[in-house]
Amino acid sequence: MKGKLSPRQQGILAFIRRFMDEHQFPPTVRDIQAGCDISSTSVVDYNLQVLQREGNLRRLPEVSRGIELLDGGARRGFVNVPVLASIAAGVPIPVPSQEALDDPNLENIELPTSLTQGKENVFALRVKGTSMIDAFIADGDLVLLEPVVHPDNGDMVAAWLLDDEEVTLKRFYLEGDTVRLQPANSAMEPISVPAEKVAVRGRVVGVVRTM
Amino acid sequence: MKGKLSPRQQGILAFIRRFMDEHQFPPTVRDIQAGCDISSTSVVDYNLQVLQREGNLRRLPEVSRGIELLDGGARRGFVNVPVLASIAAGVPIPVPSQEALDDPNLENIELPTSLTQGKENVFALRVKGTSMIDAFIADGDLVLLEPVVHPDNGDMVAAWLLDDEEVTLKRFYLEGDTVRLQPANSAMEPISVPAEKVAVRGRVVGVVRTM
DNA sequence: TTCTATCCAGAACAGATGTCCCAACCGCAC
DNA sequence: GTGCGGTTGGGACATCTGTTCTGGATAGAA
Repeated sequence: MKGKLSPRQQGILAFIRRFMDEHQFPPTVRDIQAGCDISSTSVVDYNLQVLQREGNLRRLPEVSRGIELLDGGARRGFVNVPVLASIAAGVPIPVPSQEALDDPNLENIELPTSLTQGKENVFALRVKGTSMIDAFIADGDLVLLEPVVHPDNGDMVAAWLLDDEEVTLKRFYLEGDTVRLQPANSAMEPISVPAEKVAVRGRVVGVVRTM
Repeated sequence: MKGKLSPRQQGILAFIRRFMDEHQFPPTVRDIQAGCDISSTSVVDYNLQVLQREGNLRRLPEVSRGIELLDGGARRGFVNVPVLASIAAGVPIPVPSQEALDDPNLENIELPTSLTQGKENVFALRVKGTSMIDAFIADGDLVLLEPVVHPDNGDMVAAWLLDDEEVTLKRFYLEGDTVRLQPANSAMEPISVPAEKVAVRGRVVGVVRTM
């Protein structure tokens, strides 16, 4: 699906984006023709077919302006955040893979970049249960994570404890060969684990709760 | 510019919104005709002219699907949420007024309607201090509130305690002449206050935290 | 060379689509 | 009643627009 695009195809795609940014609707075939200096509508039609085959857009037949961009549909200033799964004690966090991201059943939520601080590839997990209460995270909350395997000290991370088969959200401190996981709630005791027994899956960049 | 709209005009506006939520482009005159059970395209045309005159949308002449919605420049599926002020113990919550909303210095954050559940006039307050810890709300969190003065029992509300000159986020229960404010954290004791000593300013619809 | 796949050019067709015209209807003031 | 502004119905027209057809150009493989 990721065949490379000809310059003309890239130009068409760029023009569609520009056009939709300016208007609230996609261009017609002839808009594209004029905007990209193409001599015939059939050329536009042909390249749109290619772009559709390559998965860059979707066309609705017989419908004027029936073009829908598929590159995440991401408008400027927004990112599409996939809600990969739920986390609960005893269930490992899945690694975001391309197949998983293409799953059409995947819940998706569009968030302004202000909430993700411009981070790339942010994904979300829905919290089940009350095991994260010590981090002010309640049942049903959505945790936004940035994929990070080697966090810095002091980062709030989602960590998979291999021995306990448990996932927790804690502050991460690497001290020699052991990892200290410090709850956000100072009333609770930190956990110290050998470094090889901890698999960090992501750094927490935000929490969203709706009621 | 705020003449009242006929039911048909409201229906057309709602249909356009629904259509643009579903597709990435506006409907044609005939789409509207079918979607709103209108017998003639001329009626659609007429009402679109009215909607344009009233400032609800803009039409591009001679352009198919040349309809642009003008509701506040907000893209479909998103709302502009003003961050009115910070809340902390001892500081009253301001009432969102028109002048306040027009303040150019106002911080604004664009959120998807999925986070506000389509509620209107949602505003946000930034939490200072740790007085809301019992509701899993930490220092620096953004609380999304829907303006409500008379909440239902069980709602999580922002309440201004007149005697204590204090603001808290608690679950609201009206029991006769007194109001019971139940912390979200069951380990903490509820507060009971005479109803006239409590001023509810809003119902909590969401919490957002960035780190 | 020949064949094939890709891409382009020009033109035309059929259906989609915005617009306009005219008549009719309705509520309301006079 | 009459008149009038707002609204609706029905239809037609000109244009817009997606699609298709024919032909050709180019490049690489057989």
